[in-house]
Amino acid sequence: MHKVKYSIGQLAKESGCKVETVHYYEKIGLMPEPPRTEGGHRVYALPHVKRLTFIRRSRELGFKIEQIKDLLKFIDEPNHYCGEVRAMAMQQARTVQEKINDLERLHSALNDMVIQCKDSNNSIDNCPIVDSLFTKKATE
Amino acid sequence: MHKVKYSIGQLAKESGCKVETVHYYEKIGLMPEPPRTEGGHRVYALPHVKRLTFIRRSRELGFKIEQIKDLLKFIDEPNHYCGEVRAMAMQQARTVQEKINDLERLHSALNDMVIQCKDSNNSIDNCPIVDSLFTKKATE
DNA sequence: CCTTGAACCTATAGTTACTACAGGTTCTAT
DNA sequence: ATAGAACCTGTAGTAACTATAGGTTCAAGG
Repeated sequence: MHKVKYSIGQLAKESGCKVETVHYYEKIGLMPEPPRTEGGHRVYALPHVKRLTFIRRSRELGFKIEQIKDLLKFIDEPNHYCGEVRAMAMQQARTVQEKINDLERLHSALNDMVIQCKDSNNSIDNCPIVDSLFTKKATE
Repeated sequence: MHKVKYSIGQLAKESGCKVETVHYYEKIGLMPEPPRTEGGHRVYALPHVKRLTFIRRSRELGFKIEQIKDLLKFIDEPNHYCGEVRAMAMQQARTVQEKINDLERLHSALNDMVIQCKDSNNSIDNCPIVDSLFTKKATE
């Protein structure tokens, strides 16, 4: 199942990205410039597949490109320890938790609004949702 | 506390936006072109403050600009009923709930990784976080 | 060997919702 | 009258891609 050479299309498929995304990652220096065929087509190998998979998974976990660059630096350069990566993962977990909290506040605000607005045949002038959106948040 | 005329800076402050954002909203047709002074400075009134506050609050609730355009259409045009707005709020609540679910999955994935990685002095080659990021999600 | 069509190439523009200049004008307060 | 804050327009930049155009190369079938 593991090939030795991959076209860009195969690389993309294997790692779950689009071809354009690979081009983009190459342009911003996240993926290396691979060897080419005579005709100029990119030729990849297994390490490329792994690297791109790493990138895609990290993106799914909400890491920003710049953070991924840092993670890859740890991995590319020898003499690094797990602790640095662990710290980044913990920080990321905190960031995600904050986003969850924000969204939950938002979700209950929306639900409150919907509950307030029992009579859908109300004219728009009396709609409690519209009303509450015209109101400022904290200070007046 | 309620004035009759507002400069763009005052409008921005009252509604919690930046001046540049007001310019932007005018350019994309979310805010109307207001009257001007002799010298060309924009002059706003209370309805503008309310409208912009509505927009800012809706953005905070995660509505996209296009959705806000729809909401404002309901409000601007008479003969609309609360039901349309209510439906949009409910849909928005669902969307937000989905985002929360996604983030919670992500959060526990990150936490799992951190827990797996007990020994921070591990070399990077043995780091379980790095490992799991090199692994594909569902299918191999 | 030749052809055909899928896959590839580069470069550029578009997306979303702003933010940040630059370089000039107007307003306001002293 | 003048200083400087606030305003004006227009353009470019941000993040992380996606999409398009217009052309070239590759692989498979005849």
